Amino acid sequence: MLTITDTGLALKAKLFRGLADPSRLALLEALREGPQTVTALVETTGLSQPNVSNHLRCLLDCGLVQRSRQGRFVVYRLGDERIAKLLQLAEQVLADVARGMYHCTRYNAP
Amino acid sequence: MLTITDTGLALKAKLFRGLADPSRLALLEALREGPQTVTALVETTGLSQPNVSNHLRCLLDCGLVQRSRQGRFVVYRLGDERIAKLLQLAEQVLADVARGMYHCTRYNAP
DNA sequence: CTTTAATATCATCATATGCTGATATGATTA
DNA sequence: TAATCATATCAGCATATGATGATATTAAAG
Repeated sequence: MLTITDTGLALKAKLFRGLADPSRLALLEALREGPQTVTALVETTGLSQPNVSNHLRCLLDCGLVQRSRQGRFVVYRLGDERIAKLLQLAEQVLADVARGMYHCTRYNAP
Repeated sequence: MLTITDTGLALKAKLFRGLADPSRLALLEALREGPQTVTALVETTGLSQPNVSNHLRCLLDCGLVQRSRQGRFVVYRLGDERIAKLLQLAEQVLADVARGMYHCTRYNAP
């Protein structure tokens, strides 16, 4: 039998988990508009600066975002076009399952 | 400022979180092949029966799967065509970011 | 070279999760 | 109705997570 860790399901789960947090989604949605400075992301999302840096670090490690330096600023951008597509497709799915999602007591980020 | 909970990001996060577990992915991938009995899903995935039932319950609440009874069996199926699309798109993204995903120490399911 | 602005890291805490094992429910057949 | 098969639920545990506050790092400017 093919175990779960063998089949790449673990990787896929990781990918989804990267997207499975409201704060990270806020960052990614912001980056959908275009590359952004950390400071800009902090202002846009209302998250604390360490929190933003922390999430960006994870997203960077996972390849979901890229970064580059501009003067004393660091600019982040989406790592892959299809990340945006994933977010968009998720929106469409939500249009139908939103009610269920809303009432589901589980899968609430801590 | 638009807070995170206002913008539907929480719901989107929930949706992704539903997909963010290897066991649930195994179940959903299995259901991609067609409707399945709980027993069949247990055999296919190698997960324990309570574990499978537990995950299916959550997926059901969130509208990611549907169920119907057939005799003494309960048959589950995907709740929406686009769930399959999401999984497929995720695979394509992974083709590019898999290396990063693999080395990322975070986002490991407990 | 010193100061300051921008970002990154760290320890800590509270919380939600997924799994297991045991048990309960529900439906079918004898 | 009793026995059995299929599924669901529950309590308890171990673990990873996300946020915060304080601090470190890095780079530009004076």
